[in-house]
Amino acid sequence: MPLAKIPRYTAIENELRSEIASGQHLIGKMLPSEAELCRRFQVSRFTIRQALRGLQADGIISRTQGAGSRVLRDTPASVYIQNYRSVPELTQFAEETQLELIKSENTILNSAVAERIGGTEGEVWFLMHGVRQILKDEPLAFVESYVPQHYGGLARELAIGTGPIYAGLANDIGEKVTRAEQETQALPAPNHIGAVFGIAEGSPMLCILRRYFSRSGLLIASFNWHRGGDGYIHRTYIELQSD
Amino acid sequence: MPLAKIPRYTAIENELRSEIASGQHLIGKMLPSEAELCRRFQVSRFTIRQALRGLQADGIISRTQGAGSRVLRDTPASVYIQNYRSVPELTQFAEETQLELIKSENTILNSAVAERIGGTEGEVWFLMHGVRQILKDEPLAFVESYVPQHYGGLARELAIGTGPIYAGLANDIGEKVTRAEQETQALPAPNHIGAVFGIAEGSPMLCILRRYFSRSGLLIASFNWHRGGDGYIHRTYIELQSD
DNA sequence: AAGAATTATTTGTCTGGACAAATTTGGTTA
DNA sequence: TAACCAAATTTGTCCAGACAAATAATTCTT
Repeated sequence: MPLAKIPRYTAIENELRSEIASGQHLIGKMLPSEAELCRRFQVSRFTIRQALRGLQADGIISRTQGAGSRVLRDTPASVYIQNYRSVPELTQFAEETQLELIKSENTILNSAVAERIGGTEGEVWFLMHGVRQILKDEPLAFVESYVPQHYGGLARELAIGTGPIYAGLANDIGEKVTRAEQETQALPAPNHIGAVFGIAEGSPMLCILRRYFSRSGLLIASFNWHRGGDGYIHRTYIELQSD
Repeated sequence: MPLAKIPRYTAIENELRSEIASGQHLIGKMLPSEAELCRRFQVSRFTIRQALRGLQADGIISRTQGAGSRVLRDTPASVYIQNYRSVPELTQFAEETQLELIKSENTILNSAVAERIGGTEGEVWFLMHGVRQILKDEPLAFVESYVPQHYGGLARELAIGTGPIYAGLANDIGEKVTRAEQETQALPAPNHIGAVFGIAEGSPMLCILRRYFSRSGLLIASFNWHRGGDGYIHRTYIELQSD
């Protein structure tokens, strides 16, 4: 008693998955063209395209008109999905907060910061210190933002204005934010930051580093320092897709 | 100077989106059939199917062979997507770590804990203390897990065994984990936990509370205590979908 | 040797068609 | 009136074909 018949395109999709997972088609390399795959599997172009569509939907390949299909990864991209509806939801800053710029300067990266933000030790970057507030004198976050030096003037203007800096930077170069990275750790309050929050140097603080990227690369990296304890809790909700 | 020409199927997809968002096709009701849409828009069935495929990918409709297309929601399901490949990636515990159970007991919830885990002050819950380790005597996390009392015995068995507790609990009631919630904060090290890590009481620690739910409700809530500073950094990567 | 133009290749958009599989609807029978 | 069966309807699978748009490769010109 054979199993239910699966569609031809699913069988082909599975075979290509297998070949990719086993290293027959390396990450970064091109798959055979649609025409070649039609010849290999003796099926119509529609069937091949349906199989490739499945791989594309899983983030395993990208397809470019005129170029072909490139392997992006060797396993499906996700099992669990976390949904964000907006940038403020992502950063957990309500739109009613505002950033007050305290100081900005060019700075030479030390090795610790360079490693965290993706620059190189000794490079000159533009550094902005500010306080994000809900109400006047009610600090939500102390923010240290690093941008590549050539974005310095623009970033400073954006910091003074309204709207997120990274969106303004991306917009200026005609691109969109495509990727965000977030690193969370507990740190002792540095004296200059503890003073802003009225807490003792060395008290536990939550420090969240966020890096925003567009196609061209890093736009901005910001260290966000928050109160410890119940003074700031970073919340995340994850709906799990059925696989 | 007109904008770039958009594909016919995209225009139709957008028009159907509009109609759904404006209430012309109500949630739960059926869309017109493919054949009707072909007649209405004077395009081939391929073009209609491509448009419906886009709505389906956004979770706006479902399509059933023999029945038709049903409206599931009136707006796209998400703008930003964060992907996790596996449970260990979600929790950032490699599968090679193991949980060593130290102590388990029934406990009466105080108001602070009750509020955090979703119980009621005065309720009896089952509490397990353990250390998650990479290598023997190399603690990654100190874990305090609360489960509803009726799961107590099973949870204890699962804690001793391999595999995540919440998955075992869900499996036992014939359900799957459908939702996870995570709350991250910086806290001073309690004495009994600082001792496990060899750090002073009051030192900054990262505390991540995770709650796992199935359709029946809360399965388990665990406080995970990690080293502060560079001793533990919680990393999150977010690919932003184009909207 | 470098840059521009042309050609070849590849995927994207779209048509028309056919048969299969699943669901819904309508008619008949007990 | 309920159950069963057949017919109609709808989406799923798959074919062949054509032209457009984008990219890569090759050729030509300076």
